[in-house]
Amino acid sequence: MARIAPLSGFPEWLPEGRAVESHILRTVAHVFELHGFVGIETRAVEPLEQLLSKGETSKEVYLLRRLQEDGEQSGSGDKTLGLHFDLTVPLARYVLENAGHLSFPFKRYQIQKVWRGERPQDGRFREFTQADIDVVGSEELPFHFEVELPLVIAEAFAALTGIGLPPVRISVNNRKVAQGFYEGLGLADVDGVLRTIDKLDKIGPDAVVAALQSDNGATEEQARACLALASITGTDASVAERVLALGVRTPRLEEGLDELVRLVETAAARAPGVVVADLRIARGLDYYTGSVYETTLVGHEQLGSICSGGRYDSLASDGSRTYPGVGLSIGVSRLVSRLLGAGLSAPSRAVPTAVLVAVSDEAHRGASDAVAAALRGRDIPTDVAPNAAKFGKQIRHADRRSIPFVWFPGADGAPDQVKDIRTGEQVDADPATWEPPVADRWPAVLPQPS
RNA sequence: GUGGGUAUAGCUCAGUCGGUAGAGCGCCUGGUUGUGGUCCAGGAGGCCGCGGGUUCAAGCCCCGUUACUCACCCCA
Repeated sequence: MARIAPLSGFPEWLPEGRAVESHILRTVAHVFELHGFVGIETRAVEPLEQLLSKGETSKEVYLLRRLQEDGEQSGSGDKTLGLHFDLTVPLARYVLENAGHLSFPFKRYQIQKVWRGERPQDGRFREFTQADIDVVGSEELPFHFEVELPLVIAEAFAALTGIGLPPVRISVNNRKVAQGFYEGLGLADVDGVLRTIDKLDKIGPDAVVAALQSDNGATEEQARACLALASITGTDASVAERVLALGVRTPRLEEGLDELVRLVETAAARAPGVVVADLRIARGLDYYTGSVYETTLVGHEQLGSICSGGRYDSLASDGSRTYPGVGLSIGVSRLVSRLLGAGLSAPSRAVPTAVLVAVSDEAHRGASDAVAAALRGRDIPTDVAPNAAKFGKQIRHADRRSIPFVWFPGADGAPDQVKDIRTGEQVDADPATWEPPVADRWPAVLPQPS
């Protein structure tokens, strides 16, 4: 029996899965850099006090503890360290710490593991990778960044459709719309209303109306207005018209609607069909101050959001200066787990190797090594057979790994030969000049039929 | 943290009324004279999650426990 069981919530992929993940990490980093974001890495730990300062107590924090700790100092001391549960809190700290060395607006991307002490489930992990982009301003951060960030993300996902990623939908809302509407309606418990509205998909409209009345002090009329607001979606100015038609009008609401419409209309022009205003999006609206984003894989909505974020008017503050920010974070592990679990994408082969050089017998291994060196010298990933088994075995070794070519060094002055084991075609070849087809040189990540 | 489900070969899973452990796939060997895949024949591989109980006898029944898993909570 398996005495070593997998640790739930700490995913580890097989080599093929890691190849898919690596491709995704390279692709999104490339798109981020195309847009001028610089990469940084922060330490895995922050002082616990720092981690909890945003009131993010819901995200259970893993604490760091030394085995040889003296008992009295352990526990809730000021210097208790916790593993970060996202990349935004570390960014805020990093910006304050390095403000004098950074130029603003500061555009950075950051791809790292984060940890949350939650109960794992399908697509929910306790250790997972996030790919995060943020723009941080000093004192000011123009609204147009709230338009550009989801478009960068849309471009990153678009770059992944070639590996079998389903289309994505980036749903957008705006804190000012929700808050302005509820305030105009006379509802004081804005955050409470948001939490209830967030359950719309799960408990349904009737239960939401009931909960708004019982939990959030709404009248039935107010509750129905909240529900009407939450039912509005769209990609153009009609969103604002339909909201205003509900009869509530406040400066904050109108400002929010203006932003929301600018966002979706710009997005409709630059990435048609991806970004949609959805006024039922409520998660995160309690701490974001402007735009909020949630991203789902079309056809996999049950998986939850694979990329979320929003704007903070005060991402960080040192007392004299305030740093607003806007950012989004891709849940890479969640994405990969679905891509692999649903069999949507896979690498063309399990190993980097394009050519396996056969070994006729151990006395002649040197000849095979020389062939491999020549091929590698020309950037062709090459391996040498692990033993001088019968050629059938050596071919099978390659076949198991989907290595496309097996190279047979010529004996007694005969020319070398290379065999394409997919077609069986075998031809004379010179390691100084032979080239594999471009598509075969390195493994590719491909969409899988189904 | 609260509920439900599951745990048998490397993997997916059967296992009847309690009676000495099974299949498919995979793996190894041979047929094949060093050129794979198909086919045929043979073979290896089990603390039946762990601990206790009932019984002449437990994979099966009972209690406990751990892990995994699904849902809630919450979130990427």
